[in-house]
Amino acid sequence: MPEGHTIHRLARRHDQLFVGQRVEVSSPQGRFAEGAALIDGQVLERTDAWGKHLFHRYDDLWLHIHLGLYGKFRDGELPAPEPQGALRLRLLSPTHWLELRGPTACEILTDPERDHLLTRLGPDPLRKRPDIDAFIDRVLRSRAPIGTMLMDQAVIAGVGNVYRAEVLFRQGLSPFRPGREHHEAVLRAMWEDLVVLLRSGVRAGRIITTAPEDRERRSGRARRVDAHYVYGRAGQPCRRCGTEVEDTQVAGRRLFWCPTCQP
DNA sequence: GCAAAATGTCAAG
DNA sequence: TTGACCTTTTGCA
Repeated sequence: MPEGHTIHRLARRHDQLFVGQRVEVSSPQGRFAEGAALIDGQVLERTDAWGKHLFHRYDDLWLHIHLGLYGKFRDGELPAPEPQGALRLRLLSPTHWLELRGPTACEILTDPERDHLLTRLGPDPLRKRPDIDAFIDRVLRSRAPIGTMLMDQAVIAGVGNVYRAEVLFRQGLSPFRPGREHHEAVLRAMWEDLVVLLRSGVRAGRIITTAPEDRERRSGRARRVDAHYVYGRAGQPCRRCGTEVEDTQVAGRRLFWCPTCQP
């Protein structure tokens, strides 16, 4: 479930469990064997996250991980489970274990290599002092639809398909309007909303974008599906106005929106 | 048992 | 714009 909130949560988690610890690093699957050998036996000095990219610092090297669509971490207290299946990375501290499977990227980077990677990323609403103006300026100068720009990691880092659909709904914005046709204040409000949503995602460990009054409309058991306004709800009634939520394929991804609330 | 889908990205055409 | 890639889970036979 990797949008930016997942990655920042992992950075925090790995900090708590492993920073300051000497770790044993291996790649049971073998695909990361060479990289693992470079950091095996070193102390994890710190962790970092930018958008959907996760970093571990070991001496003068970075472990860089991008989960992609399928990547997943698991962790726990020793004893560690026997390696099973396609286990790209396994990390053991004196007290805890960590497993990584299915990432798009798991590699060792030098400082300049990491710097180069970061130049391709726009501001991340979850970082300390994000360059909001860079985001605003970029959107205001583009003919591209706002729904496309939100998915562009060079424009804003950390937003994925769920947050895109949900923030546009919450702000009452059509995904198809060109970036340059927005008022600056509207874009600032959207940024601020993303800060709130992403932070709450880090805290909760999942994406919840609906206001409490828009959830659990049925009496009885709470339903996880209530967590979203439009994402994954094609053909179902909009929670606000009852119009059928629509979806279409844009650049290979499903885009969801309410044609009434997002004219 | 197998196909399809999934919160992502990149390169080729 | 399309396909390839990383892996697991879900849904349907």
